[in-house]
Amino acid sequence: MGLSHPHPDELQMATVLHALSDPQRLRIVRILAGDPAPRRCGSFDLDITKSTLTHHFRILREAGLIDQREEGTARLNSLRRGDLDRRFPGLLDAVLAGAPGPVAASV
Amino acid sequence: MGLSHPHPDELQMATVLHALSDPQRLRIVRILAGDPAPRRCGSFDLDITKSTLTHHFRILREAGLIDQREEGTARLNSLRRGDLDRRFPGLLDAVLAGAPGPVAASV
DNA sequence: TCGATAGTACGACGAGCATCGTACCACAAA
DNA sequence: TTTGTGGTACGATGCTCGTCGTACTATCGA
Repeated sequence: MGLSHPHPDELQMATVLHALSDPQRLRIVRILAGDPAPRRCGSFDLDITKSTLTHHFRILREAGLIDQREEGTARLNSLRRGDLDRRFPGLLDAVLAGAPGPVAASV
Repeated sequence: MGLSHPHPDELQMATVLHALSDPQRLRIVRILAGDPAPRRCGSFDLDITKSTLTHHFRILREAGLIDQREEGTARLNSLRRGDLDRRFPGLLDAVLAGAPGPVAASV
């Protein structure tokens, strides 16, 4: 069975914001936004174990932020940009534009 | 001593998103955004106790979302719209524009 | 068939959170 | 001075979260 993804109309602002409020997940979303090509879960360089990765990807998927498609033994992740932009216009852009750290990001 | 507020340059995206990811706090922010006049903590009609309210206001203040100014026995809250907009352009607008619930918000 | 690779499932642990109740403080009005 | 009001402080409780390790499944390639 295909992983359950929330319908675009069911996305909750609070849930989306919560999914984005973790630094690791924020990083994942940034990476996905930086390159439109779907990515394998393992292709994100995040100093955490595989099980923790799986956990974060599930949170992102269940919040409606990413789409996970099974492809052989891998799982391809992509941002649900269209759905997000339709439901919460400007939100993703604002989050992605936000400086990753303290204002020193301009270094 | 005056309540400690984070400097505009120190606002963290993840912290701000976390502060906004609670339904009660989201409601508080919406109310503050709907009326520019500073509001007393007690003037929000949120079915929670006083101590819980205090807790939420502290989270919002420490994340840099609101400004709390002491005025006699009361505490006046206002949105730090300018600081937020400068640091994370478009974020607040996108969050406030977001439907409060499932898409039925268009009722 | 054997081994490597990609990822999940489950259980555990420590930390933090949302909530409450009670006690308390500061100020204002009677 | 007494009473009421607006809010904090502190402790408790139950839940969720982020993280890990180990065990497992499924697929692909040699």
